[in-house]
Amino acid sequence: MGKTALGAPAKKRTASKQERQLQLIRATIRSVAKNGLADTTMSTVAREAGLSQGIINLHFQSKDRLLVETLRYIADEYKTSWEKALDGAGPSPAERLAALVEVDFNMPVCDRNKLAVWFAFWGESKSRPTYRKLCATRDIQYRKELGALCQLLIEEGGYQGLDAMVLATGLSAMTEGLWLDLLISPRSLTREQARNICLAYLASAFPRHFSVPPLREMSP
Amino acid sequence: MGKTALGAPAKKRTASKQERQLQLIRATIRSVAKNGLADTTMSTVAREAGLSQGIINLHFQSKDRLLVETLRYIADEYKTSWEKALDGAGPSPAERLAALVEVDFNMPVCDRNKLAVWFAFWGESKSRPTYRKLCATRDIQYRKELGALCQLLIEEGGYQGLDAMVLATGLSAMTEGLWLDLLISPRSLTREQARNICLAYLASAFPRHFSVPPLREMSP
Amino acid sequence: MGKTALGAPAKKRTASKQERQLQLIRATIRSVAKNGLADTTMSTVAREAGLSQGIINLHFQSKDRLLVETLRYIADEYKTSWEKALDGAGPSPAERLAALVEVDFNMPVCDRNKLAVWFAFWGESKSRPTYRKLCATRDIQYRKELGALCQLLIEEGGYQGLDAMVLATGLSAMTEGLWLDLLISPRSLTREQARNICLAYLASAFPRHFSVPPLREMSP
Amino acid sequence: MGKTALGAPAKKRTASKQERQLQLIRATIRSVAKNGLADTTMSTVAREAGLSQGIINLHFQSKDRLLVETLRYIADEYKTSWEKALDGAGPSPAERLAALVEVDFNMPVCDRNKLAVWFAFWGESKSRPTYRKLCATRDIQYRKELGALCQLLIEEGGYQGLDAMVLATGLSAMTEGLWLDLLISPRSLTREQARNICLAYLASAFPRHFSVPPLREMSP
DNA sequence: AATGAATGAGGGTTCATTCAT
DNA sequence: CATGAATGAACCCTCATTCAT
Repeated sequence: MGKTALGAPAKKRTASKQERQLQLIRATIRSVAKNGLADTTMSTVAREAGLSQGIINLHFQSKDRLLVETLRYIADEYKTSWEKALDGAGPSPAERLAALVEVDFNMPVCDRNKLAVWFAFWGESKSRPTYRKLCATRDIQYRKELGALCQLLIEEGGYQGLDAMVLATGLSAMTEGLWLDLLISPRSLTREQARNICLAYLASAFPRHFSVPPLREMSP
Repeated sequence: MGKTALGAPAKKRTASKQERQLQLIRATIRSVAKNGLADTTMSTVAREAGLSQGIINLHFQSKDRLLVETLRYIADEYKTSWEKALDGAGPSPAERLAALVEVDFNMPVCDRNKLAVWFAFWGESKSRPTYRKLCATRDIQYRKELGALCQLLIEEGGYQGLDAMVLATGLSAMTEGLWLDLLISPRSLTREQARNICLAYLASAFPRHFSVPPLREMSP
Repeated sequence: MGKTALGAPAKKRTASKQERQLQLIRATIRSVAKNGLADTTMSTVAREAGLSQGIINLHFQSKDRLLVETLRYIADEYKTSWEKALDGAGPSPAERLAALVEVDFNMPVCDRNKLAVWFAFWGESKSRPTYRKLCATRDIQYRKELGALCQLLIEEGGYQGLDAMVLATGLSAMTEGLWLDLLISPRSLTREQARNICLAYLASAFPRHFSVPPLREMSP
Repeated sequence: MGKTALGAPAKKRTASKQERQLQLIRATIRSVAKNGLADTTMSTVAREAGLSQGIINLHFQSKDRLLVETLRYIADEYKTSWEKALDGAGPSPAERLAALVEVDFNMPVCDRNKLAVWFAFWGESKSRPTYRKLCATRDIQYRKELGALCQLLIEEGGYQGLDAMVLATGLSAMTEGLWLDLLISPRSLTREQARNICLAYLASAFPRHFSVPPLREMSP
């Protein structure tokens, strides 16, 4: 239809409201990752999106709402990602646990830009109730799921002396801590290594269901 | 004039200067915890310190340097804390490991204000090489110590199939993740519980050296 | 298509255009009265008219022209009102003077929304020659008419020591001042009382032609 | 002392808070008179004062407060002016009334810049309760004083059929209307003529206490 | 050493205007 | 004709920094 297969779709001057908002949220993620939250201005976001100054207030009313919607976006994406992973995983608790770990260290979740955004919001969350609530909700929902699976596994495997919530909290915490390493020391840790560290944790807790992953050498 | 030539006054002046700087760094920590890094201004810090506007530029030249010095301060304090803990701990690797865990979940390290500061800087670290370097250095030094102790323990205890750096990285990551929980969901996790989660991890990895801590019920 | 070639449609279009403009001018009056000139935007006017953003530039090219046309509209309406009143009044100067006073304190002239618009433009008139000219013209035309009638009355009644233009200027000024009171202290003055104050003035100047109106109590 | 008699005092870099505020209020009056309220910005005021952008927020917190304080300033000045005039006037009601009229048409009250400011605020007063209240208060206090003097004069002079508040309201309204003429048609009316129009009004109401002033020709 | 008034660059936001639909 | 998404200049305001005191 007058369009070659190669041509990128001509940038439409008028996009649907949803598309524009998504475009701006993605630009925000890039800007926060590149410049930090402190140096993310309406200007940097608009420039990143290739649009004009006023556009953000047109679609989000205020900078604050843009940031909240951005946080909400990656939180939703996170939840959707692991829900979908569970849908595609086998029925056994071990398989399902492994699937969750897999999600945490693969795209689109474990994207360095998005990790930067998470830490940016965590960094402000103590003083911003809105951020804190959104962050806490994601954490709690995920850990609840982890906890339920650990509980099933403990019962199924007859593991003694293990507490499901302790394991779930520990695993979720370890994941977040590894994200931090991926963020600030990307050279010394790959996503695969990070995943294996989590799997090693599961192997030590559930030796009959998880085996120690093949460990490539880690930089000292 | 009116002052003897002896060293005392000069020394006092110097001391006073250092005290002032410390006073300002502490005020910065409180302000970042209370208002977030984004809303921490020269004004909020000066007010928190009970001093006047211009004082910070007088002592730190710029806002940026104040923030860097603040980060350096808590990083130094962190390192000093665990070094002192090691000095006071017994000689066995297990005791020494336990001492490090203890440090991470007690004052002055595990102060909610300071955790807020850590996350504030981590949040900006991707876009600020200076922050990133300071943060990474603390992390690496600590993990190296953890790794060495794990290695000793593995050798001493004849543990098979364990990788010291994997354990060290996992433990350090778990600690940081638990700090996040203490920061954004202080109601659902106490410092004691957090510490026990780490100890449970060590118990699962080194069952002959660590026992599962008495677990109080965790809120679901 | 489906339309004959006759002039009707064209004429209808033109009529529709004028109606639109009138609709927008009326919306402007309401918006200026409600929000003030400073807070009257293209948006508030369009919303008040129940139409879309771009409509005003379509019909008036610019905001400035809309405002000028609005001022012209109420100035024209004012002039038309008193001319019609004179047409309907008796032949004697006194009757005609009374008719003019009547117009000033009745609808559609003495509408609180329109008074607000007058004062809004007077407020900007010093710095806006266009406004000032339109305002001055209305004032001068009206005062000239008043002056002529006073002159006739002075001659007819043999009043000594009276100056027609002094009386006319005073009466017209008093009217404008009373409008201000109606605008900012509507509780303490009714339109009827305001009119009577003017009539009392005429009675004191022309005692043989005007009698003191029945004065209802005024709030102190 | 080291300063010649001609030299303007060197502009002090640091002025007392009160002086700076007064300087800014005066600059605001000039700007409103010159540019109108709509085109009076922080910039125009700062430039008019010969100071920098940020100075206004430093001293008044917001533009709105600057405007309110400006209105309050001219309202206070107005009140102070007529109170002082009464202090200096003779004891008879007629003398005192004349003194009030005199104030209204002389400096510093009847300054064209200040008239412009009054009309600017009157123009916004319908939609701004704060402005309206300040404006109404000035009006009411003044009219109350006028009313009391008229009442004394009516009693003293045995005038029949006159209502003090009607006269006072009329006189005050006439004054405000004449101010409008001075504002928008300064060529066709001098302050002296305006004053005489008011005196003529008083003469027609109180013929035994006021005489018709010598009327210079008025432009038609 | 310490203060705090003053500066001015740059932030978020509003809004008159344009233009593809 | 009419719409409303998009633009960008200009607004008010904040705040790191400077400097006379």
